[in-house]
Amino acid sequence: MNTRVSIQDVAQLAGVAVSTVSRVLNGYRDVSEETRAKVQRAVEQLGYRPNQAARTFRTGKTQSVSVLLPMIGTDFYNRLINGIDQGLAQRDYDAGLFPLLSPRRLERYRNPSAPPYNADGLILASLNPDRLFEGGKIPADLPTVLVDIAHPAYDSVTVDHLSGGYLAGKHLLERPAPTFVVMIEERFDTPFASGVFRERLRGFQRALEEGSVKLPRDHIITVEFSWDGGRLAAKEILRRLDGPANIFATCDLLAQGLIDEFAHKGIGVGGEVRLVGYDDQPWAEAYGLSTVKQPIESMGGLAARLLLQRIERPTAEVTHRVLSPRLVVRASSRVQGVI
Amino acid sequence: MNTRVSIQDVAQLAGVAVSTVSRVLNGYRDVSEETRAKVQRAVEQLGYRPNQAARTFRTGKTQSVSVLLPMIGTDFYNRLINGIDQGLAQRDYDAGLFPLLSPRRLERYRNPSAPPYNADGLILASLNPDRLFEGGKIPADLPTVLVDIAHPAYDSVTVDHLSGGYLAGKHLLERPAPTFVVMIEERFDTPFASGVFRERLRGFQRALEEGSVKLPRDHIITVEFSWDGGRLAAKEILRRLDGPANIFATCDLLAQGLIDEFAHKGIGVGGEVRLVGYDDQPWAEAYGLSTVKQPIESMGGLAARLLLQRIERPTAEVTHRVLSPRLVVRASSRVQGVI
DNA sequence: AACGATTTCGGAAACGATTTTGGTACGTCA
DNA sequence: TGACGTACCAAAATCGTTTCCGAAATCGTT
Repeated sequence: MNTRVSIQDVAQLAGVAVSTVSRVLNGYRDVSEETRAKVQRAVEQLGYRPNQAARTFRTGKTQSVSVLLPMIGTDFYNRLINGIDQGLAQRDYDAGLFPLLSPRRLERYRNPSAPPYNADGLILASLNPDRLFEGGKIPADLPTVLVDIAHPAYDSVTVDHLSGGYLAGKHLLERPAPTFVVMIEERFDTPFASGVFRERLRGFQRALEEGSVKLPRDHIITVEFSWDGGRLAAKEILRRLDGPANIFATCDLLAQGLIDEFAHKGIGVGGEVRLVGYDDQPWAEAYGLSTVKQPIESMGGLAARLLLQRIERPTAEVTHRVLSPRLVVRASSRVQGVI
Repeated sequence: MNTRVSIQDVAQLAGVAVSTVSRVLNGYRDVSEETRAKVQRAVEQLGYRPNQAARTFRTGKTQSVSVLLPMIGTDFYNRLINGIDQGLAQRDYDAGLFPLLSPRRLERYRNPSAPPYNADGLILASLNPDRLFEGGKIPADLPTVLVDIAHPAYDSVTVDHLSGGYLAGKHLLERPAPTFVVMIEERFDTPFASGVFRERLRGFQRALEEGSVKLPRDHIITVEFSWDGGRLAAKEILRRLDGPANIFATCDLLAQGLIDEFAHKGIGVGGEVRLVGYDDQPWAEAYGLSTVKQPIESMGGLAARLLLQRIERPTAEVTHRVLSPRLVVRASSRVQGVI
């Protein structure tokens, strides 16, 4: 049993005082290299590991933050978590992950004593506090940062989807053609309806308006968030026309479905049919998919740093950071004859 | 600030001793109804919430277990987690989720002081300790249960994939026809190569052997774990023959790709082509897909209960529980003329 | 009315770390 | 020489809770 050895034992073996061991453990100064080494040797010899519970009990700090998010496993959240991890690592903080995968979990997270709130801070990813909790009040009040969604009451880091959609619109406008947008059906009653897809559409529309191009209402095709949704959209578009087209898929997953279905019909995107996605998923480059790239890791990292700041100064003014996406032009939307 | 109010304050307001408050909080019986009510009123009035850190510091118990798993978001792990949650809820335990999504996280989890080991117990899902940790030794030694994988040194709950494959084989044998198996390519170097797919294949082969049916080596088609893998397999099979066929897809995801590709070629499964999947994913019923159903929730729940037992009696003998899958026959493999 | 048994409750120790306080020993510098 | 800074020690306070021990109150029985 490892947990039986305490700081006292280390002090005794090293022949120093408890306070000195504590100073060494926490990297304080006022300790000579010599005794530091002596203590460290004793630590290793005994296999001593500080009692985490005692530590957080005494200091009131857990050195961890909780991340509440709709799910894990998608490329977006993987990258976001990576960014958060990096942002926290600099100060030796850990991230606890709390995906809302079942109604039971959601219900438990409404309890102020639930595990997520047993941390120094909280990151809500893509989750709207107003929809998640009654009155928009987070059960336990602890430093909080929102990411991928904005709210006046909390710090937030988001991507400017308006400008993302705008970039896609401007780019597709380079060659006039019937234009389609493939949208995601966002259900309003779910806690994670952040509205990002509508933002992308709005930005796209703005670009078209500036070019005096009309986007008929029935050129906005709404489907499910899935590969199959993209496929269905492609079928729909093919039913409607058979010349050149410009297509904006509001996420890469849809774009993939579109590409696959087109390919199946013997139509390669990048010629007559130009396509722009959104996200820049890992496979996008291999597919030659033009897309709007979000700085997801940066978003996570920034959120983490913002949260650490707020933990230090809880009463500082609320800040909202908006990051800019970037258009990555690849084969799928290259205008003929232009490199 | 809520955290400032302690058990002392409650005791004072209620006019009792702290020990009495503690007894009320923990539901001990030697407290009169009267004082219990008095204390509870004080608790509510002050908005008191026990200091979790102090509690675990004193008791040495966190009332939580950690679940290490490859990922989250797939149907399998969602259901598994649900099962675990249910199994733990009975005794007011919580599950902390630790998906191995990045190499950085995996590396951190090799540290004995990492967050996952700050719990009363550990569940490893689909993860082989021998591959995950050097020497197969879990960094911190705490009560551990394996799920979806077996290991002589630890309690485990698994599904009998041999019998699952066998069931599929026996069923497909009912009508003789060229037979194919679509396999998953399991990479041996990854920590989560549990070998379940090879087990399923072996069971299937055993059934065929019993029926004296040969499964040529080149009728085992190995693809990636993806929808597209299933599609490719379907193409391969169609290239090879064009009469009746029996197909065993070692997971439903592959089966879905197969169904879609066949449908695309105008071939409905269930007639000439009979198909059995594995998993019974949510959409399987709507697709009419015959499949081998794993008792995933039961597996999670049993693992949780086993872990709670081991926490209570750490030195009890190691047990291995094997659950039986069940064949669900639907349209995709129904023999013509038979209901 | 006296007694032991039971119920109910209070007092205080204990958990393991951090941090503070007050002090010693030693070297350095003016 | 005296003042000062560095490196350490010993002891004690502290965090909030649980738990052991024993005392007081209540009860039932004789």
